[in-house]
Amino acid sequence: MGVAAKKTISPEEEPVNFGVLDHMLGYKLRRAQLTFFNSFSAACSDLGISPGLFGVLVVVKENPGLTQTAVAKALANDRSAMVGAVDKLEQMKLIERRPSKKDRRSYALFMTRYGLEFIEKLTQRVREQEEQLYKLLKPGEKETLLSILDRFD
Amino acid sequence: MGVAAKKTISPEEEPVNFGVLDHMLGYKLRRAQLTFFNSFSAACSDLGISPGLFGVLVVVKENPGLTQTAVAKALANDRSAMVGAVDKLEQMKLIERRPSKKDRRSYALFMTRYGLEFIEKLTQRVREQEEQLYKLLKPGEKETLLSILDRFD
DNA sequence: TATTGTTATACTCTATAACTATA
DNA sequence: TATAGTTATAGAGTATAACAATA
Repeated sequence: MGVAAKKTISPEEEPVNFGVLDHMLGYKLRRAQLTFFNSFSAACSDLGISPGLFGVLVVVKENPGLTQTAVAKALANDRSAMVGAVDKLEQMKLIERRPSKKDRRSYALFMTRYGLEFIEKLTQRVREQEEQLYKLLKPGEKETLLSILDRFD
Repeated sequence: MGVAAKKTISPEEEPVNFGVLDHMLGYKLRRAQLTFFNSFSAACSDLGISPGLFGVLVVVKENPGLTQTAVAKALANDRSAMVGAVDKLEQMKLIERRPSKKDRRSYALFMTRYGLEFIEKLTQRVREQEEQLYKLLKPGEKETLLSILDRFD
């Protein structure tokens, strides 16, 4: 993944007028999210972990024994997308599929011991990466932002 | 595009613990942006306009005569992605490529007369769609959000 | 040499439909 | 009948590299 694009204006270029985009939350959210996505990738892509895979790891760690479909629902993904994600995390020896005892159609997902160590270090890296971006915020703004964004969920 | 997924918990399901995700701006931005994206699509996909194409239209309208590369840079897209976008908008008779007089390598982009009418109605629809989501905000929160998000750009 | 538009390519993400085995 | 996991598939979106024309 490349470096986050800035809309800084070189001295010789005309400034660009963004019109209604400057007042549209949808557009601004997309730009900000891109910055966070690029920052995450720069920090974690060498480990083979994308933002989406990180979400799966966290949910499985916090909720041992959840089914694939339950994880997908929690993360607003489709069931079908979970297959590849769980395959990959299982190949990386981070999580395990165990046959559910209650329902033979489904698997229960668990972290491996190695997975627990891995996510500990990974979370630390993710935290440090986000801290860099939080430097752009004043005290309390992060909490303000989180509480507002939660309402759009 | 489907309907935005909610993480509302049905009575019979165990609540899911999101761990560190609950305090990560990157994750919350992605979820919120998904909500806006789905809302935009529900309102505008019948017109063949995606959020990305809307951005191109607005920038061309506000900055007549810009080159493809300049529009791409403004929107943090790659030049190569602009080709298809401009092709599509030109086929829809919304914008025009005119040979640049200063530089024979590049095109200058302009709205057509029809394009100007079109984007007027389109913007109205986009605005109404976002207003629905703004109902979740208290007075002043939209401006707060915009000013904070701008810093991550 | 560098840049514009372009093409080809590829990779990720996402969404849908259909199949199987279970419930 | 409905649901879980799976597969196949297709459409966006995005990124890179290379080429011809032009600067």
